[in-house]
Amino acid sequence: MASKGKYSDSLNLPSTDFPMRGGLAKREPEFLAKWDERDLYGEIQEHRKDAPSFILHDGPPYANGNIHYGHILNKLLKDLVIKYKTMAGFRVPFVPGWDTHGLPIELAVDKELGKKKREMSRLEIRQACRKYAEKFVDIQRDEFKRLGILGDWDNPYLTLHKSYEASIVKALSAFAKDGALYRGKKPVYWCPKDRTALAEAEIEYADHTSPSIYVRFPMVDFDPGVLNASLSGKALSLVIWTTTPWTIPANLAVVAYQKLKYVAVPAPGKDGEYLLVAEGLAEKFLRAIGAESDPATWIAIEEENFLAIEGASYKHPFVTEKKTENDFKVWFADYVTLEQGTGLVHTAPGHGVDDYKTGVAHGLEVYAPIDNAGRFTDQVPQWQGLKTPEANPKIVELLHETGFLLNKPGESIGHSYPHCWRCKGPVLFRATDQWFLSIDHNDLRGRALAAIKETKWVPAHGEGRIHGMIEKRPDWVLSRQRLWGTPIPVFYCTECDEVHAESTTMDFVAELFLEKGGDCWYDLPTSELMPEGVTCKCGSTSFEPERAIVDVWFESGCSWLAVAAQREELGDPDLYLEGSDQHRGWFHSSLLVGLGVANKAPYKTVLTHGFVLDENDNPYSKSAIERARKAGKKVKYVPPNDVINKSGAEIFRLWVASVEFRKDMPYTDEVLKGLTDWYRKFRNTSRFMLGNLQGYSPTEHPLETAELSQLDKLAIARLNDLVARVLTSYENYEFHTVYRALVDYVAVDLSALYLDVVKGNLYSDRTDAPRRRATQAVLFTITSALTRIAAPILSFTAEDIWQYMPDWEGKAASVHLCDLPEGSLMDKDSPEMALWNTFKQYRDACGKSLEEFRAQKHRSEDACVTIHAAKADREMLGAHLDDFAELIIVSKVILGDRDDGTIEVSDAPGTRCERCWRWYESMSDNPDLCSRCADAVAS
RNA sequence: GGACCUGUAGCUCAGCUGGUUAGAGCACUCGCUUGAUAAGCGAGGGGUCGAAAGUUCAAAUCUUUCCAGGUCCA
Repeated sequence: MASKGKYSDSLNLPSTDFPMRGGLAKREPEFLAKWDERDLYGEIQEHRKDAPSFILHDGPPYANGNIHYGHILNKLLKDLVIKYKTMAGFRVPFVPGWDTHGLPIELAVDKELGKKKREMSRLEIRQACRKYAEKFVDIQRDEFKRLGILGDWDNPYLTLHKSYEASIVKALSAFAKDGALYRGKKPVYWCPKDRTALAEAEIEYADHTSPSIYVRFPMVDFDPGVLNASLSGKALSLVIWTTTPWTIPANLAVVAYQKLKYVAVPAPGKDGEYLLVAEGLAEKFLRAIGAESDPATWIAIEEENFLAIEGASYKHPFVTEKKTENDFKVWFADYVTLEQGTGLVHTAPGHGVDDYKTGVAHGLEVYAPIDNAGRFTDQVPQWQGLKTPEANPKIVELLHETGFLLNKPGESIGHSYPHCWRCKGPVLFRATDQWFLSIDHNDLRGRALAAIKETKWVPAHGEGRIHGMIEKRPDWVLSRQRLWGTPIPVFYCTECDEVHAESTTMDFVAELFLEKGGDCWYDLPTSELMPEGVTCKCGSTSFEPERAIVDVWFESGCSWLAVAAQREELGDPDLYLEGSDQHRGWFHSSLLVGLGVANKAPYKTVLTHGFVLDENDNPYSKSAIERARKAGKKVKYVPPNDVINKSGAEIFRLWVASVEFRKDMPYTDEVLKGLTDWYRKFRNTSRFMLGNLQGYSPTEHPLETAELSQLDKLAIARLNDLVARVLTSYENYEFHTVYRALVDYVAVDLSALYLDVVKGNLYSDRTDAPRRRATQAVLFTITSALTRIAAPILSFTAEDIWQYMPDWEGKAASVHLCDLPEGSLMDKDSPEMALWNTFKQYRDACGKSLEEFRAQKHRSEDACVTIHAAKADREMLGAHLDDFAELIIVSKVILGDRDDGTIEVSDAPGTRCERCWRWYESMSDNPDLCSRCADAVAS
């Protein structure tokens, strides 16, 4: 320990119990416990009960697993908004929600149950799913609360709640009433392993190897001479290419595009036969089948002649029976491209979207002879029971043996192929009976596009993104052939199979669900699921309930409705705030439900954030990490709880506030290190201010009556400027700008400048000297304002500081009950600003000279600085020489007689005061002490 | 493969509608202090603004192409 100064004990050195170290891992739970005990959230709501409301509607995370960084980012951003808006004077209730139905939970429960599941009833399985979901709701709730997020955690919304299920049914009822709900057979993504239809959002693309086959379809009852005279009397075959041989049995058409150029190339090894392909793909095709390419032998087909091929027939390689008169003919469609294949597209209306459209256009059957498990049905007897991958080689072999295959059997191609998001297996495209929501009925699409325009999207390009998706999306496949979800409330007549999907019946079901929950669908006799007296037009009164459940995206899209049904005042949300992937997901589904039920978007503003990336720009999520591991990359994943248990949750709050969330957000050890460093700086600077507020009372010595020095006034002006800038940034959801402003302010304005300058007098002045009290008033004002504007971000630390601030009449019990301070930007043309700029300029100029001075083992107090100030500055500086001396912490400043801007540093004249270490030309009666210090020691 | 977004010092960010040698804080190095001390102050080094081409008297800022990463889609 260095030797103590002779008068050290007589100084007003900073003193506070506010700990230097946060000890956050240990102390945060203590704050949480206190908040919980006093019901801080409830108290805040009560405090703001008459204030204008601001509704941030929570998007429900899926109740599965522990929370990860994406959840943390999202919920903390919400908490920042909520805390800011609350302190800005709004009533901001927050009802968190969870998505609790759906396949991931059902599959996880399947796994847990194992064989036991076979002996269980539907109801029992659903109860197991519910238990599973509730378990994770509890886990995630605790994890979210641990982050310091204030909300109505005791009353969240869950999609499995009875009232929520009732809301879903009501939404369906609204669509049914509108006429947008229909049952149809359409190709949908189908997972043969999970035996369910999949939404587009449930599809992942991954590399996959598929067979690659070129197949010739000989034309029949068609004279190729009409295409080109030199083809007259020749045999002509269409050539198609596909990677799904198993769809060949379902082939019903071949599609060409009349605007492409086609050629007939001689069939290799078959005299007199020509093969029809697009000219632009001919060479590639010939190479693919191992044939010579000699364009000289090709016969070009004129566009106008080509038109004659529409409706011409071909012979299917092995199917002889026609289902309709139009089977096995050539049609035109504009989706044919020259990207790959042959320019002639094999078309199976039951196995592709484009194919389906063509089928509808020409009255073809939506034929898909594949069952739920992906096996051929008895409609294809020769391969019945075979799964599609098993059937593929057999079909290829048959085509080869019968001379229809043009390339070698066994050839394959690697490409990107849709896979199931849950089981990761490849999916099929398969037509099944499903419930659909029509996107164009009553112009739902157009109304949605208009609502998108009405909504504010932040960042702005989000608008284009969701617009594009709505503009192009097909009808919504609402049904899922699973158990864990909300039943689709429709019935079938057991006699004539007629569908009963009236909104009146649905409303009855909604009431039923409200009382008993969706479980009753699997429990009650059908007669009790319907209003009395429903009779089918065939006269029957016997019905079967639909067994499919609703797509979970539709469920979560109803969240605003479900919450409003419970708490009416939350029915008109201002803001949705989620990851940018939700343009396709929740923003999208909520919008459509909103239009269907209330004919408007459920939100006014939609704010989106990017994704968390690690140091290699890989997504920092558990699933991405798993994927990277499988790909053989070295990655580490530190679970959030490990970080919290070691360093506390405040570091996450700081992280979320510090990075630009509209972009992707970097999360690395280095970032964390930087945040920790700044956290210490903030904490320590606050601690220093608290220490210097010892003995200060804001009521006894308010700022308003204090004798402020020039520097004090500047400090207040700078504070007001900071507050004004920070409030604007908060209002624009630019939290990283808030963070940056705070960092700069604390590091520069406070620590390096004002506090460093002012501490000498704080220590040395008499405890109750007016100058010292004035500075304390400034420090108090700064601490109070800084703590409040930091509170939305540093919720724990701000509360910590708040508790250590001096007491006063009316001090709020928690910083989170406070209002934000008011700010005002510094007027760039004001005299204060001019002085500030001049001071800064000359302070910088003195820095170098003072450093040299100090390098000779001196303190800057030992210096006298002579400034040969420029003419323009002489008057202003001259009037504030003492203030400037304080600013650069020297004992004396002299205005030199030159005006060349140079600085001279010399030893300060006079005697050094042993107590305050400054130099004076006259001392008090005590030769050790200056008069100020003598006074202070005496009192 | 397509659409959209992003790419400025080691890190996080400023750089508006193009205009002097590209900024800040942190980190780093060096020095001071030991009366904010597991703290504080000062000084310094550090960027061909992802790459290339173009428009212009002038480009980090406009255009095009390319590269890398992300999101969504096929």
